[in-house]
Amino acid sequence: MDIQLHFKMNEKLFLKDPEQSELGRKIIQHSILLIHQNGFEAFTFKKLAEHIGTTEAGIYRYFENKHRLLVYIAAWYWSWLEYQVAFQTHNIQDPVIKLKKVIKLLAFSVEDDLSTHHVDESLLHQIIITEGSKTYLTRRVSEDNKDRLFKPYKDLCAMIGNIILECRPDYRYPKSLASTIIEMAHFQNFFMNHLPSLTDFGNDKNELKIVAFLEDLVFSCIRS
Amino acid sequence: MDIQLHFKMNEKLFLKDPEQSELGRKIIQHSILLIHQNGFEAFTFKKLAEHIGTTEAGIYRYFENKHRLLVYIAAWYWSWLEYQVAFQTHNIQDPVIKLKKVIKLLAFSVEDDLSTHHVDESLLHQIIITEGSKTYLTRRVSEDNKDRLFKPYKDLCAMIGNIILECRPDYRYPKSLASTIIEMAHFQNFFMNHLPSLTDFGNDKNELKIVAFLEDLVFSCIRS
DNA sequence: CAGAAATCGATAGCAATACTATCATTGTAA
DNA sequence: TTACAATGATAGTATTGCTATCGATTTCTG
Repeated sequence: MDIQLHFKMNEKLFLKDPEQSELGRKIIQHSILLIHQNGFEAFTFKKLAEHIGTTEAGIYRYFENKHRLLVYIAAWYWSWLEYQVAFQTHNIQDPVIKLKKVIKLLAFSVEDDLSTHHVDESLLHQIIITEGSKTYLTRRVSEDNKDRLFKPYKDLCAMIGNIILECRPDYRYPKSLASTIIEMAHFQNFFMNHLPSLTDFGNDKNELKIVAFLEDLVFSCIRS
Repeated sequence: MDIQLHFKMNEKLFLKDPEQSELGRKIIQHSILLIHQNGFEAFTFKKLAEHIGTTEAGIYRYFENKHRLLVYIAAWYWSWLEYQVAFQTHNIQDPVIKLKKVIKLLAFSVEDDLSTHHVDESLLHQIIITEGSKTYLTRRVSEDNKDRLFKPYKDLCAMIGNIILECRPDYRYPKSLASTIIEMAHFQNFFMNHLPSLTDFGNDKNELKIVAFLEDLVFSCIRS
């Protein structure tokens, strides 16, 4: 089977759809490499252009600015993750098992998914850990939100919230608990690797421990 | 009583101690105003200088760059908050009551504390909600961490972790739970106001609800 | 009180960043 | 074959981030 995954992205995210051309796909691919390598702060369209062998102006034909590009790849990631969750929890009846599966998908550095050509999901996962919240922690959140740029993130959160409700229909904070485990899957990972004293996993730096923590957290809330 | 609070800040945070001069204090004061007004992205030393009637070079005598200035005011905030926690939980025996107090201190927009002259804690609280995580979500975390720039944050986290352990000595994730409630006190607030569908408080936008959520979360974990 | 040092204001300048505009070229579809 | 979309090439501008220098003034010190 050689299936290509494709997510139809919100058109406000780009000026010209990067999935529709070779250059566009290269932009995405090398953005991920460069942002992963040097961080979003140091990332510029000029460096990206040189890296791909095109020009700065060429990149600007696809994306308004580097922030939009970050929002684009984040949105792509959340879409991909929602798909993973839907796929991996399909046909599972027990919502508790579903929720455990979700936590693992959130917390583990994924292996590169072959069905998506030019995107390295494992690098993307690490980018989202470090840069993900910068997509919405801006003065323009509300505007961007009106343009539905964060829809994939919100959809994933809603999906997880619903699984929580399946586990316990009268739980009062399904959405907040969902956004908490999404964010904490990433933050605890970041802390573990860079500010270990903020976690209890500093010694072994093992993602399994994060999963254990999140499971304990979620099921304590649900069962209390 | 007219007591002035003063926190001795890590010397790596600045080039010249801003607490020691009129200009320095103005820099802090107006940084807070400007970052609150336009966000950290749009904040520049040039604008700050114009705003307080000095020159760009004048600001650079105090702070290496705007990121360091942000780390400075964040460190100041965490020191102030740790002091608040210590003060407000002093003489309380019951760790459960202590922990509830902590959650309120984390989640509520504080009133301006008169004992600190040039710092408006309420603005600062809102800045930390939006910009706080940008202090460490950089390529330089580890370096900055070595310079102990995040010590106040880590101290607060350790303090809260210890209260959690007082509540339940065998709880396995005191530090991770502590960092979770710190971060979530802020993120849920941000989500509530800007991406409400990620929370369960979108309708009333009431900070009390965040407190209720966090209390439910923490004590579920501790008591399960 | 004199001299030294610190502080600040003023100005200049530079390299990098963020972005826009124009025009020629090439490949492709009507 | 014409038309047009996509790219490459080049230029240019305003802003940002940062460093350097030079007096003038204030403050400290002996």
